[in-house]
Amino acid sequence: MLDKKYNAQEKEEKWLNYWKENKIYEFKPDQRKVFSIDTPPPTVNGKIHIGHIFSYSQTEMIARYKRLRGFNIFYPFGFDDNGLPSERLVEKEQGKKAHEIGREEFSKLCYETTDKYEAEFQELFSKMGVSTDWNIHYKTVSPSTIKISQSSFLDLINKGHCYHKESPALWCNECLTSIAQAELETKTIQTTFNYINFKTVETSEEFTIATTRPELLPAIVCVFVNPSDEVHNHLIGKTAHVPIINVEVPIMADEKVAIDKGTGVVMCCTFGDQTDIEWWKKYNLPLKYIFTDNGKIIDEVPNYGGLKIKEARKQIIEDLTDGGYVVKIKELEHEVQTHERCGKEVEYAVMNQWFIDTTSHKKDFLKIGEEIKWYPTHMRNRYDEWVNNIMWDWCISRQRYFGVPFPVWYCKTCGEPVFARVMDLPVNPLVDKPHIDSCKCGCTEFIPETDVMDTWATSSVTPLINMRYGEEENFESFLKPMSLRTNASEIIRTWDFYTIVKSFYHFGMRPWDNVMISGFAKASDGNKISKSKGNSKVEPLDIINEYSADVVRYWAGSGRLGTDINYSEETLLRGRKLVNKLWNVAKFIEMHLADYEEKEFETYEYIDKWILGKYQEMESGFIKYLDDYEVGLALNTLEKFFWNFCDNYIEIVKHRLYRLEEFGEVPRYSGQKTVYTLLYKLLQDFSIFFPFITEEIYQELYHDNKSIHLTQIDPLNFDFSNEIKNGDIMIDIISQARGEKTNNNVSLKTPIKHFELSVNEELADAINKSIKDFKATLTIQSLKMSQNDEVYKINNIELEIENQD
RNA sequence: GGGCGUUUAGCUCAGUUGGUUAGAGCAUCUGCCUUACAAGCAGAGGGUCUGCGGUUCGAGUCCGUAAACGCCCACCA
Repeated sequence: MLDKKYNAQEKEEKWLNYWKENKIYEFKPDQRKVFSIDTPPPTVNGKIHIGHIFSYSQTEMIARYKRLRGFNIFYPFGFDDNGLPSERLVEKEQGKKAHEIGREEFSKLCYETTDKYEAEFQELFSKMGVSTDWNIHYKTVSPSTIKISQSSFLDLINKGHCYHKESPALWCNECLTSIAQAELETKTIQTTFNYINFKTVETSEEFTIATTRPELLPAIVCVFVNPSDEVHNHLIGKTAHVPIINVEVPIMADEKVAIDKGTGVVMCCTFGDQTDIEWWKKYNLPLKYIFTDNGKIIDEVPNYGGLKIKEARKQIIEDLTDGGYVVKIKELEHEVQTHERCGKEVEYAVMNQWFIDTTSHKKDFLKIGEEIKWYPTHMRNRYDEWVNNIMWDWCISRQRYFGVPFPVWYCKTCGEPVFARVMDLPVNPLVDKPHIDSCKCGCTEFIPETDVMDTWATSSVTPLINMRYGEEENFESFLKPMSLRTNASEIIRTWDFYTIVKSFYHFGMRPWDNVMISGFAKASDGNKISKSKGNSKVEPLDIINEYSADVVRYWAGSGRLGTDINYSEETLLRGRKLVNKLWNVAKFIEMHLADYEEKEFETYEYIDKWILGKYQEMESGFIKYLDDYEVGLALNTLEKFFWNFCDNYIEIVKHRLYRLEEFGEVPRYSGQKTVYTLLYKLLQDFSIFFPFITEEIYQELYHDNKSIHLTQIDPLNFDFSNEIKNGDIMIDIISQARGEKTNNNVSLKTPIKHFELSVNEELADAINKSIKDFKATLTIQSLKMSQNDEVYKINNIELEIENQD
């Protein structure tokens, strides 16, 4: 017997244990077709917020749907614990910087900390009913994933897609590491536009350059004007004298100079921005690099050496002003590139870095983007746009401690890199020795690479991790490609793109068939949830405890795919209402199935045919939505049907179920069979969203399998279109009659003494076929029906109202 | 500045391929303890579908355009 009230806390725990003990979600290769899901390994950086719950739930629902459709679900969970986010977490917890702690000790702390948070993450995701097989979960710094990341690296080296080069790279002097273009975040800041007077050496003609970064004056290598700038183009070919610094640089022409920006004359420094780098490369300009790694001016620069960038800026403006070189200083609000992990402005540094070529195969990457089906389709535009606009190769080396080491040493004499052999992986060059004793040049000493790989360099190999790339026992046969990748739109340019890059280079093919992109969960104020804004006041655990995981999933599963949703108490309440209703209707149905036996049956009552037909109609839409990964729309459709089922069908059939003598055995059995069949199907459908309560009801009422989650959806195949049409009209009539009672302020059980109705022939037939149901539902004592051409018209309703004296 | 999306009831959102009177939930108001459910049931009020223009017999839906908001990117001289 189902309990009078459903206790979510207790039942959810019970079924979690049951699923675990009975290995309900275990993955084992068998004869079934595999549906594989490449789901984002969450960054283990402290806290999960409701945004995670949102997007992971939607993926999870797809896993459940596909399982119900008979697929063998390969759905491993991962944790992205390597790299800068983890390091920053540890630094924050320790209150110390990594270099103060020391490499070895720091790595140890990183492992311990990520382990701790991983356990918390796992518990929370479990609580949400994530149907993953935890036995095949992975983390991005374990020995086996390090091995795969390293062997991926070596494969790209062999194929010539990965190279080592001294080159300008984006540099964060807060995190003391190079970063990738994708890690940039734009921020608006207040600064000043400084107009500084220069002179030509040849004619001592004055001209003005406007700059936001006067501290780069010592790094100046050239001055540019636009050749079609009539005011300034006579300067081209002359030499500029740089104030204060007292150096002379050439004045050159380039079309990229915007005539209307600043004064139309630009100084080119190495490096202030990307254009500087382009010019530096294009015109083979000299390199004057004036910053240290941690954001100071190098000591070699007179007067300013040792100063921090901003101090130097202040100082140099003062000096320029004193020398009379400053024409004006204008307040300016402009946008700068910052490092997304720490928010600090980035600089450019010239050093040896490892790069993966992302710029010379754009066409191939676009072609793969075309081969993959994107859901919703417009998300592909974001991918295309990113690929088309990539300007840099992907810098994958990071001057950090915690991550996948490069399997590389360098010859001490000639600098030639020595790569580890695949058979020796995983290697840590700081500890392990290269497999050769001496370099070609004869030198026997090797210097280990100390850099580690960018975190995306590792997470971009999740399909490889999943397929156990390079292992003897692997899943390559059914994971090339994987069925589905899911993630939120913000990481299309990183995770999706990099995975495609790697898959193309390794296998020359797409990594997955389908990509499902979710939107964002936003705070209830409609803004993006972010720690810096502090607007994620809602803790996932709190709302699970308050509303149950099923109800939180309801919230997460609502809305259209790819569309942002707000955290909404209202939606949770609505979900709670729905779950509660499901429980109550199950109790009602259970009550009337005590004497039910499953047997062949054809002669359904009219109104039973109506609801079966309505279900079938809904079911085909439901399946279509889920096949398009539209979880929320599927839920919407299902919910709508369900309320109709409860409020209309159950209200009709209840009389037949209660009153055997009056209605007879066969009509009653028809009702029993209908509710038995439909509740089963409704439970299956709802199990995608509410895995817990549906299991509880299923186990109590049906129990023909170990779990509802191992059953299969078997779509109905009736032809009840006539019943659907006329049944709907009957519901309409019933609704109007109910309204009549309500408007007279009487209860719905108040009898209707006389009911006069004119209907067309078709509807008359329908009502006659369900006359007992119809009369019982409205408590009609006498019904008079006349034929008419219009569909129907209610001529008279006479209620039996007692005098209230 | 570019790309993509969003804009529908007071609030949160649905609305398949254009097709009668645009739908839910919450909130408001009015009834009803009805042999599953008062965390319920039955009703009512509430909308120039962001503005403008167009295609069409017919537009919330298609096209163009403007605005607001969101995400991503570019813009550091």
